[in-house]
Amino acid sequence: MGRTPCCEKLGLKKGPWTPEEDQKLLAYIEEYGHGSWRALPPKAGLQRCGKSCRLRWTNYLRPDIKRGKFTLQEEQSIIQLHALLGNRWSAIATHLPKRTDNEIKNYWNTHLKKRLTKMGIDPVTHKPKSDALSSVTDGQSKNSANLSHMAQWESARLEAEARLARESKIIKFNTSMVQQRPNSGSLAVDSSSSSSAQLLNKMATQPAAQALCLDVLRAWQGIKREATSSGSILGLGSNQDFIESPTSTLSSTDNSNPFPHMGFEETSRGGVEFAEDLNHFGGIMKEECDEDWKGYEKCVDDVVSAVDGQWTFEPLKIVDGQEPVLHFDDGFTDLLLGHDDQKDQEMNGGSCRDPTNADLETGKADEFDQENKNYWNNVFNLVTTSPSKSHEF
DNA sequence: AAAACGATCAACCGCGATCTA
DNA sequence: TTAGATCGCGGTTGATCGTTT
Repeated sequence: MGRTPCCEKLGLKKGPWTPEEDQKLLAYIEEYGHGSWRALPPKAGLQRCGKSCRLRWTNYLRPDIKRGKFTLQEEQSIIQLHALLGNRWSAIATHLPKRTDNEIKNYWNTHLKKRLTKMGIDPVTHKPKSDALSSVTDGQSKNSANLSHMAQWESARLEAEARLARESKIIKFNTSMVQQRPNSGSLAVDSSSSSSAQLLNKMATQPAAQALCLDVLRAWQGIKREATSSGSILGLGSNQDFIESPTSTLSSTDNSNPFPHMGFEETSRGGVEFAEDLNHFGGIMKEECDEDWKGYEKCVDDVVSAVDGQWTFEPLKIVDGQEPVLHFDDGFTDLLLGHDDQKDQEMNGGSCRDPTNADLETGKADEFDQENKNYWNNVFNLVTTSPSKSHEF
């Protein structure tokens, strides 16, 4: 059976959109919403297929789109998220507010990919092209392994998010048992995206959905447990060094546990165990729920602000009381984004290359090592502190 | 001045996933 | 359960603009 075309090709316009078409589409969506994209064009008086309308809206006309030059922070985020997620542009876009996946993809292909290549870093693997470099230190190998581990985990997280989004539609029956919380509209929900924060928003407006956190929490718990047993995660050293993760913000060591009905319990290890109690979830009463929303909302706000705040992490605490803050050191930034031509010259004699035997003898290879370490350190830094991670749950 | 070339990015295409009747 | 409809994603194309020769 052949696939039917997305629209009747005959008579439908293709190519660049005219201002008149934009206006028609905007006016229609503003008044009626997009609803079914397939049904939209004739209603809006457009000779376009629904797919084309959707693309035009999501990539260009949507009011919450930020256009123009990418900031340094955005560039850093894209590079580091790409190291973690690969070409999953929509996932990356959820971490960059107001940027579309298409825009990010284009920017990667036209700018960032070239810069990494020029640096001698494989833009696909984010590893130095020289095996000699990647095996210089055991630590780096471990880091690579850990990054791979994190990538797998992130994939699991995204799948869990997708499942949550699906299941959230199924749990409507629960809303008949648990009343909608007051002021549920206090957190804006952007239905066009599905970031963790937005998912939290959806959950926040749908109390019964909290039970659906279980999968994500279990996933996180598995990672946490593994890290605890091995004594480290991402090569960061001891448990104490390990940022107490998003779960730490929910920890019973903090009296403001925003998920009191999720049954977090402090373990003998000092970590956080999740006491799964489905009966408890199933029996949430309205009064209890309303009371708990205060803490829950705070957590959601924290996560949202962390995402919107471009990697600031202020609302989130870590175990030793220090606030985790991303430090993009200038050297790394310059190296990664190609803003330091002089360094390029020094490193590569005008063009990027792998260290030669002469470099090894003169110590220049050390510079390569250091830059590569910096690169990976920043990737790991992002991974361990990213507000987008399901740690936050 | 104009042809050639390269960079950019909006838009299209095809496919897999999901929804729905 | 299944087939068709729809959506969303990632890869690719092609028009346009700026720069170089």
